[in-house]
Amino acid sequence: MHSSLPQYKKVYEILRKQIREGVFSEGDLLPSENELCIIHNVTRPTVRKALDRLVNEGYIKKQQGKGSIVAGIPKGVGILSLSGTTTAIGSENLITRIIVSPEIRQWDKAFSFSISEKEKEAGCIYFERLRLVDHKPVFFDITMIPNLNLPRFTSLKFENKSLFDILRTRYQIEVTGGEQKILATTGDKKLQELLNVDANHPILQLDRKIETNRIGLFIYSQVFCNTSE
Amino acid sequence: MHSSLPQYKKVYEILRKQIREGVFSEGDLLPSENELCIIHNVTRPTVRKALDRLVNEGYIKKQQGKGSIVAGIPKGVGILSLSGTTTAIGSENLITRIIVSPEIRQWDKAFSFSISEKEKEAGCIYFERLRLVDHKPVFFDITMIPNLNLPRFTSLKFENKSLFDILRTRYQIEVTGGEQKILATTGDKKLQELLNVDANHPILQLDRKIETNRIGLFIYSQVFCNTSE
DNA sequence: AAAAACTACTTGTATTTACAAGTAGAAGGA
DNA sequence: TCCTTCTACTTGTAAATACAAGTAGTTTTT
Repeated sequence: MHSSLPQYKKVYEILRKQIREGVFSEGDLLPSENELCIIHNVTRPTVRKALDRLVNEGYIKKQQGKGSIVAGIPKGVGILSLSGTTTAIGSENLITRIIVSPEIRQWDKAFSFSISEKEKEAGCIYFERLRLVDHKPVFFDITMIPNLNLPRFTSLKFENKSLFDILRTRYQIEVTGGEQKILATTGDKKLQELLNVDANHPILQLDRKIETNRIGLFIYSQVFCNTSE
Repeated sequence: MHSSLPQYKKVYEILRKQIREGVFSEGDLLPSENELCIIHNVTRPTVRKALDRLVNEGYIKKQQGKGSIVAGIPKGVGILSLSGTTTAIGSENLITRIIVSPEIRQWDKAFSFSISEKEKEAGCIYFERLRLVDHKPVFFDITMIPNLNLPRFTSLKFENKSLFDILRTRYQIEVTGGEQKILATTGDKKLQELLNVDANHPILQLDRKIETNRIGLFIYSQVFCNTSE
């Protein structure tokens, strides 16, 4: 018993980190499955399970007879990806400004979604962030998470980390699905000021209810986006 | 050798079809993995591989100790899902009208994406569709596919089927990733007439380059969407 | 020199076996 | 009655093994 984390997840986390940190870069061939077995001291099905996940998330492509080819850090699906926005653009030009720090609040609705009694009782971790690309405001998002067994969450700092990275590595919470509504609005005065746009400028609005591997735990997120780039 | 399709894919297709046709409906428990082994005459890892895929696509949820719970027909991610638009809304209120039937064309660009020499030489299968929800025009899409080893494609009918369903079942072509750009426009006169909107009404535009398991085969798609619902 | 065959790799599919861990209901004891 | 334990299920993880199929370079043959 090395730790409580299953071996295939450990291998996955290591490879993912290596790709993200540039140990392997786009176009490189990963070590073969048999080599990875030796490196991490596991069997091929275990390695393959880790690789399956990397394929699903877009980190690698596999080609029979050739090997596992690094595809880079997934970002193609853009801001609409369920994997989070910080990951999506690349951290060079992205600055995150916290408008409202994480705090516990009462709530009784989550944007256009209704919440359960249990979620209502637990209270809500609430925060607002503004994202600047090339020093221009582009995204504004409001996030609400029911305060269900997330110790010390409000004291975490995550200006430059993806919320979902923290949830995955610290709490083993992973996104399993969700629903989202997309619409075009003009926004209210506060929003127009934050995004620095005219009163009748169209703004993209995204309401998301994100499902996790913890049964009953949903993350509610509302994103406003100025798409004039 | 029953056919060339691997067993786990056969099991996947059967279960997927059963869920989509209502043999199992939302909230139902699927037969246990061991029962599915007996039913389909395969071993548990094979069944699990099929189930893994159904989980990934959102058809089922699994819960240790309990079983595989049917989640329904995935539609939550909405029109932005890479799985296609026909699948996304539910076929009751959706009507598809073919504006331009599939035909072979020359091309040298795919919206904002550049194409390779091989794609250029192969020519382009081109078609335009208008989607009506509750008899009101909501989506207009242009699709371009390089004519690479897709026999009899232009003679296929797919008014009410998802393009991606046809590609998967008939050509074993599956979506493995892609990139998309989203922006807000007002559209040209033709588009305004098709979607029945005013000249300055904001329209959502989506340019997509969709990657498949056939190396070098990309599907190019441009979707316009009137989001005032 | 060019084509064919071989070989040594790669990933893909499938089986078998074993045990761990979570769930739910039944059986038993306080 | 209520709580605990047991039991029979479920899915989760992991190994060992085998062969199929695709790729790429080398060798052999033509």
